[in-house]
Amino acid sequence: MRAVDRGETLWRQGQRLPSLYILLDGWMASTIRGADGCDLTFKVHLPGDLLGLPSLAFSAATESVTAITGAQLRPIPLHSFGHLFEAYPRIAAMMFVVSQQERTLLMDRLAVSYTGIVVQRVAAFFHLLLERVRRSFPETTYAFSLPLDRQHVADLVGVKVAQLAAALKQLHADNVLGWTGRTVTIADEEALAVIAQMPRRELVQDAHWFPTIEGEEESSR
Amino acid sequence: MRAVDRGETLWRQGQRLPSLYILLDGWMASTIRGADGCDLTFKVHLPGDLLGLPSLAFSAATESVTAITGAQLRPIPLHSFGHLFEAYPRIAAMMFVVSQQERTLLMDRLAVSYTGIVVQRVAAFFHLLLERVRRSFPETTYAFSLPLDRQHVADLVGVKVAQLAAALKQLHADNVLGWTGRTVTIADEEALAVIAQMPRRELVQDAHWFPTIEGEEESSR
DNA sequence: CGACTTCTTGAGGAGACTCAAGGGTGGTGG
DNA sequence: CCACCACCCTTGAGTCTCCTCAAGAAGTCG
Repeated sequence: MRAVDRGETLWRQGQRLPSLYILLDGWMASTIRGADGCDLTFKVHLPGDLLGLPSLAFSAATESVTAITGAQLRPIPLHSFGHLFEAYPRIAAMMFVVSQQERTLLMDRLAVSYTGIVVQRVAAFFHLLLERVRRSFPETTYAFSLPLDRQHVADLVGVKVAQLAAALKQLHADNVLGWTGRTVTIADEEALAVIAQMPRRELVQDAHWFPTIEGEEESSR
Repeated sequence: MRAVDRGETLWRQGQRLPSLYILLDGWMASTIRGADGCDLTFKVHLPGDLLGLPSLAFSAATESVTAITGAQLRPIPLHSFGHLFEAYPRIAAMMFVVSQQERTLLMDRLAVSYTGIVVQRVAAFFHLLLERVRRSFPETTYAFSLPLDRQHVADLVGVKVAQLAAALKQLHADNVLGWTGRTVTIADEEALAVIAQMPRRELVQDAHWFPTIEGEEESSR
């Protein structure tokens, strides 16, 4: 169990990653160093997220992770992650599937960034964010507190702050969503989904090809 | 073992994916339906690639896969993929790591698409492509045959064909690379890397936390 | 050799970026 | 409690890049 303060960096791009972390509470952000040398916010992490997976494939961390709010984390040593593949193949397969979801999400983001108008991209961001916030904070209905500033969101969407302001203004004028101070209010969720034009994808949580529970018990014996 | 002709579609976005495939020979391309309804080429697959992983996480395929050239594939039934997690945890862990590489690659592509100029993005594309072509065709040195047309590459880079032509013209004028007909010639690999500004990342193929061979033998017994 | 596809190139216009100034908002100290 | 200050957000004008469209050139196939 490890606590980090607002603004604190958990690890920095290029460092050797000591372990994985599960984010238990708070908001964190991954940033990567862009070609121009500036850090750009790339992904926000919500409670329940597993941090550090992309860096597994490299000898140095691919991203920096900093706390947007105060946060609590539980470290997952790499060897116990490795043990998981041995002892719990079913869980390993589920994690594999989740990482494919993440990959598909990135593909969709890339596709939107190629074809999309700014308003659509902003709408897509809030559409996906709302989904994730609801998963991490199930009591969320139509409004939630967003601890990010405009620069963060502009980076995440891939536009400049000025464009973001214009897009937010339009979305507010069309009564789709509002974002004042730290509070995001979804006024018309249907309209948001329509503007976002995200492909509807039905997740598979438990596939027929997963190793059986029996196999799991057998190999962990 | 399955053979597909040039232009043939192996599976289409939205279908239920019958199995995974290993591409043994030929070039294939993944396309996803953009927000405007047009398909956009998203990734090229070279011999040795495993096709269909992203669709594992969803009940319908997330992408269409078509043959750019004639191609040969070996189907991998899903149940044997599941069996792999049970019987060969070490291999499963390696596949997990490879999928994290793929994810990181997408993150880099996204970052470039946010910050990059057209010439840089084109250079980055050819830089990464050269790396992959060399892995699939080890005899490749400074030139290779590229069966894609400009529209494919423009989609992959995320620009319009006109911009691509301009960028290629500049790269040719600066003696960095040439692409006439179906032949790509790398004139100055150093310069290409400099223009591309891709972060140098050192891959990990065999991490200390992987399940041991012993464990693998034990659980497959 | 001719018809077709694919690629290149140019001009015009829309959208995005830069920069700078004005207005809120929150926090701090008197 | 109020005033001040600092930071963040918004907004606008000017510039530039990128996109759209269309026509000409080059290459490909029958």
